[in-house]
Amino acid sequence: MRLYKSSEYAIRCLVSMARSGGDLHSVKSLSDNLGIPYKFLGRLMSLLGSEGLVESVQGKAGGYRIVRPLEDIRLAEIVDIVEGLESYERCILGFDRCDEKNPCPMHEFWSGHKDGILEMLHSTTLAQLVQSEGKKI
Amino acid sequence: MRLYKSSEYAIRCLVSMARSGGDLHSVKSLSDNLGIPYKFLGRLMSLLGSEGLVESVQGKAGGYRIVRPLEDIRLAEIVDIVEGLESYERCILGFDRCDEKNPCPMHEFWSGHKDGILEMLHSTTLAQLVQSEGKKI
DNA sequence: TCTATATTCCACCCGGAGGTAGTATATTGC
DNA sequence: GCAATATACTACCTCCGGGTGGAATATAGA
Repeated sequence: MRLYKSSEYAIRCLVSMARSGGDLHSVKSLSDNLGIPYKFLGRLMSLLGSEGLVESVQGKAGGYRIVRPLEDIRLAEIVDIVEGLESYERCILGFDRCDEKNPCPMHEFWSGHKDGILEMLHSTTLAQLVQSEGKKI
Repeated sequence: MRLYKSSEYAIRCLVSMARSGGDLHSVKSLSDNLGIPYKFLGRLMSLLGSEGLVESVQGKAGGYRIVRPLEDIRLAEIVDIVEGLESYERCILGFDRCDEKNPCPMHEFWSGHKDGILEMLHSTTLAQLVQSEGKKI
C-alpha cells in the first residue's frame, strides 16, 4: 500500500525542479539536494524524458527541464509512467471483474477508498503540489 | 498500492472457513477450493496459527479452525500479521515525521485517504466480511 | 500395528524493485 | 583542440515476495 520508490523520487524531483524556478537541473544537483542515489535517478529522469514529461540537454551545463505547464501534469500521469496504475485500479483481493454486480467480500469496504485515491491522482496537478504548504522535499 | 498476495490469501481463507461454517478445514481443501498454491498456503496458515488467529489439529482428519469470535478479528490484525501495517501508516513520499505541522507536498492530498483506509482496516471485522454481499471467494 | 492423511520444517528457485559501476557520447568554455 | 561536465546505455548485484519440492512428524481409523 505504497508508491514505488521510483514514483516518490519522480514526484519529489519534479516538485523540486518546479519550485526552484530556474531552467536546467542536472541529475547531480538533484541527487545531492534530495538525497536520491545518483545513478538510479539518472535512469529515472531518462525515462521521464523519453515520456515527454521533461526535456534533456546534454553536455556541460546541461540537465533536465520541465517542458509542459505545471497545471497540465497530473499525479496519475507521473505514477503511470513510473510504475503503472494497474495496482490502483484492481480489486483489493485480486479478482477479475469485481464490481457492484459481482463483488468480492471486501468490495463494499474498499471501493470507496479506491475510487477516492484514483480521483485524487487524476485531479491533482504538479502546480498544486508546488503551491502546497508542504515544505519537505 | 495493493495488499500482498499473502494478505489476499489470508483474508479469502478466513472468510471461506467462516462461511462454510463447519469445523476443521485442511490446507488441501482450502487450496483446491480457492485456487491458492498448496505449499504456499500451508506456510501461511502455519503463521496464522502461530499468531493465534487459527488453531491447528495435526494428523488424519486434521486441519485448521478459527478459534476467536468473528466479531473480534479485524482486517488490521490479519494484515499486520501477514505483511505489517507500516506501509499503511507511513508518509506517501517516504518522509519521517510527516504531519500537519511539517507536511510533505502530498500530505494535504493524501492524508485523508490514508486515515480512511486505516480506519476501515481497524473497524472492519471478519464477521462483516462473512455477512457481506460479496459472493466471490 | 499399519496406512493414509494431515501439519511442520527445511532448502531451494524465480522475477522484479532498488541500487551500483563503468563506459560511451554530447557539448560548453577555456 | 582539449578538458570538464553533462546525459545515455549496458551490465551487474542484492533483497524480498511468491512459489515449489521433499522429508519429518503427528494421528485417526481400519
